[in-house]
Amino acid sequence: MAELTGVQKQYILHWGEMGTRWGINRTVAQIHALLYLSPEAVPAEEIAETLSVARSNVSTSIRELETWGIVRAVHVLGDRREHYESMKDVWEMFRLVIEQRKRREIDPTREMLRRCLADLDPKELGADYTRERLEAMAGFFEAVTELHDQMKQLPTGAVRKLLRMGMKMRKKAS
Amino acid sequence: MAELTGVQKQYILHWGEMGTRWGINRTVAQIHALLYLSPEAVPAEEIAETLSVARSNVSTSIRELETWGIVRAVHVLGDRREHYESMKDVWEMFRLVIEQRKRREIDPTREMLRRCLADLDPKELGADYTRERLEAMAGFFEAVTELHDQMKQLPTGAVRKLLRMGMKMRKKAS
DNA sequence: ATTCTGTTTCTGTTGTTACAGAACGATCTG
DNA sequence: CAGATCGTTCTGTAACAACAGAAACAGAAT
Repeated sequence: MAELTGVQKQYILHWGEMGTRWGINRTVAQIHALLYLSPEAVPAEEIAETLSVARSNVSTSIRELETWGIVRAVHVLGDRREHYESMKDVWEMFRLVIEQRKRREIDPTREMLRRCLADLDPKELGADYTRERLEAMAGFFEAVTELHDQMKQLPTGAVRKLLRMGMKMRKKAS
Repeated sequence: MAELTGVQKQYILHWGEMGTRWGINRTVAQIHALLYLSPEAVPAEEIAETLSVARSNVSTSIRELETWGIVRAVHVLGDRREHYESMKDVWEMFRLVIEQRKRREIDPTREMLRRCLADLDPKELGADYTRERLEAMAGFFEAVTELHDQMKQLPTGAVRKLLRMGMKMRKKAS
């Protein structure tokens, strides 16, 4: 993995680019791409060289990937250095990421909506309309949460199965 | 809507805050929150006053919301100013947003993966492994695309129904 | 103990984005 | 044809995030 092939380069650069759109730091995304494509775990030094970034940058980025739970350090016999490897199960990987993003991006809003509905004073001006809007929004967030909880518990294969089910439904409807 | 009630303030501030986490500009998100809660369309001036932001800022933010397709300008008889109103159907709103984000954040990656698989030279070192990884990733993106296409075509109610279906499946499995 | 190797934390720089205010342009009113 | 009213675009500034390089730290090996 020291030298990158054309395809690997293409993948890593694109992933880094997309990462920024997904709200993920470019270097973090690139490192993940590199590790994902690598058959063996890679030491920090080599990551830095291959991607031409500072080692400090690798260090903090790796830490972030570790907190997501999609990269971990492994040890190689006869080598003191830490080698890093990415999770290879794509579905599980995204499940992890989605679960954590939901915790940070959905749950707080759901709670806020509940709080708002509780705080809403029926006597204040336009309270009825406000309540209507808040309830519509809250309904959506509750549904998303439910959907997530279900998918979380299903094994990878079952999600695919559900997907096919939906496909049949659609065909019948048309 | 000139003066905000406590609950409205709470909702708008939170929405703005969350917006930043979702990769949406705070002001844009706040304006959307304001319009979503407002029973009538609101002129730019009033938006600027209510949120204490510059009119120029309102102008560009509104434009962005318009390109998303979740806010539009309406005209009020006897008033030269443009009044802006938000779409009120939450499900439709998110459908629009998701569709556009998919176009920008999923589709290009799907194409890149296909291109990589096409470009992959079987003779180059580790091509088998690379292919395996790329195909796993591509499979995921294809599945997501399919899921999206299906949901896109279902009416709002059907998505909820599908959700309940999943719930039953889960109960049976446990 | 001290040197060596690897990792993390700190610091300053650079690049990017958000935003206010000003300038400009267009449209309506009398 | 002024003058007023809205809306947009431009410009400079401030806040923030990403990052390289330096310094500090931790743990072997000698």
